[in-house]
Amino acid sequence: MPPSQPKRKPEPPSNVRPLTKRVANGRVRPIAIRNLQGQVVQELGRLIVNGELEPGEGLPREELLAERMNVSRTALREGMKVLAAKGLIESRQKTGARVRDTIHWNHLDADVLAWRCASMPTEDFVEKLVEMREIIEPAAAAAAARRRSDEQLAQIEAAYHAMAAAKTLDQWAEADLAFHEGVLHATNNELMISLFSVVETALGTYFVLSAQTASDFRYSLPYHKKVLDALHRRQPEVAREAMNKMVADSRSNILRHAKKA
Amino acid sequence: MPPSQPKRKPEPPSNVRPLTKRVANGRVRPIAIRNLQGQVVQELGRLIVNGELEPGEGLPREELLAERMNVSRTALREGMKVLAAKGLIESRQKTGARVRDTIHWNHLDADVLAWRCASMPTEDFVEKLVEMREIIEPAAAAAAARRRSDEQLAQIEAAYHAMAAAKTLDQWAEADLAFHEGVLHATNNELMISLFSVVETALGTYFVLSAQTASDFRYSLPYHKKVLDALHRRQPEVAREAMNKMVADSRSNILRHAKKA
DNA sequence: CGTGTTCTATTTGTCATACATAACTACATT
DNA sequence: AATGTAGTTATGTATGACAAATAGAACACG
Repeated sequence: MPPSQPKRKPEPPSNVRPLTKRVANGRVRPIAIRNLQGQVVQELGRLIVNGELEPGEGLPREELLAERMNVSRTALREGMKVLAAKGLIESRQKTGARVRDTIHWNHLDADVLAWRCASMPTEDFVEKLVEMREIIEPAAAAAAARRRSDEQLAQIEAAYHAMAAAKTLDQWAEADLAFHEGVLHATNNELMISLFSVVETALGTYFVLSAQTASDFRYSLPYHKKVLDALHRRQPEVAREAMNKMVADSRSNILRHAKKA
Repeated sequence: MPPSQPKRKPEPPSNVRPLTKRVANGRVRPIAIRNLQGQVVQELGRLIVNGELEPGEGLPREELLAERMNVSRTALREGMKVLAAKGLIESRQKTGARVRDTIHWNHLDADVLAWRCASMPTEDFVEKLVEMREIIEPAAAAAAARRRSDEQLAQIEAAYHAMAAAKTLDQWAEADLAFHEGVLHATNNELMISLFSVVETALGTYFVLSAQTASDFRYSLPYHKKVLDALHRRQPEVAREAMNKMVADSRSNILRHAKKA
């Protein structure tokens, strides 16, 4: 377990509060840590997902762990409940808490995904993300073409225009994300919408990896146009194919970059 | 808020503990409630997901709510943290806890899915589940055909044989579930595997809905055989198509039954 | 010697209470 | 009117005590 530098007690009066407001490079993930308990979740979560605490490994007793992290047992336990809800740990009386096998993790959870990408994701994880996109997004585009409302289409169109008008990579990334979120929403299937965390992470990783070379970040605009048109005309198969090409192209790009790193 | 009948204090000495061990009809979901806190999660979770507590609605203050549910504030809070992790609620100081808009729910969470199906799911939700299966499973079958290990194939084959040998609907259901779980595992993509909760819920719903008439529950065995063969021969497109037909057939069946109810 | 049983130590689970902190309200001050 | 300031209220955190479960030791017994 990490010693984890002192935080609470040695805090003299009330200087700059450790509001750990991470802005994140291209990705969304403002999640400012307001709670102590949230801090516990983040710290332990990262440790576990990054493999610094291996599955099967038992955590120290709550009392000790709380002391080391400089929080009360209350705050620690509340944090551990959250981690348990994400499938990362499991705790029983007498035995203590253990890191669960990766099979049981909620890999689709936004936090878990974010933790995995906190330190440069492995090439093989990038590959898995891409595979998910290839499955999710064309299907979503097809469903959206069938069931989208006019308002939903308008939102997607707005995102498209924001992409077209983007001057910086950040602006582009934000609009791009909004486009893909819009498509998922337009499926009107909330199960599908919940997969946004995956798409978000995949896109975010893409931006991080390709940021180095891509001054021509706008190259995928025509792909988006084709999807938009298909959605407008309510042509499911056309939308599926257009999205398919977009993602396939994205795949070849990102894997090229991932290999370099 | 529900008055929720007294549970803790009026318990005389230590009679039969309320170990609420639900066996569930065809579905898996043993989740015996061992913790008081788990009870809180289940009770509130069901209330929220079933819409008895509408989004935006504020929950009573922790002190009151804890009293009404006959648990301490500690236990209540730990339960609420879990619900917050599932995206169902959100709580801030002074304001109190509120039910979040459905957009933010983790619809893919196993518990959330189970709660939605606790009381007979609506036809439109069944439709959404089926759509997810149609997207996930063929893609998974294709990926599995490419990357499955021999051991994984053996596991799927074992499930197939268990299906063939099944005498009761329960045995069949269990083996069927194992088959589909095996396919997801054989993709060797943990993001894919996490989607098992969806497949599980969809299949479970199918069994519940079709249990009434289906004395011929074995009719889908040939479909499974075709998938198995394709996996054996490592033929992605064949596997995809076979799985596709299986799910499509399942769709027509289940929606026929759903309409009846 | 092996096997089943009881006991005990340890750890999580729960409770109760007190106080800290944030956010909203209303009032006061300039 | 704008701004600051104090009070109110619910969540957030800390602490200490006890209940309950259970792994593992100690033990009795075949």
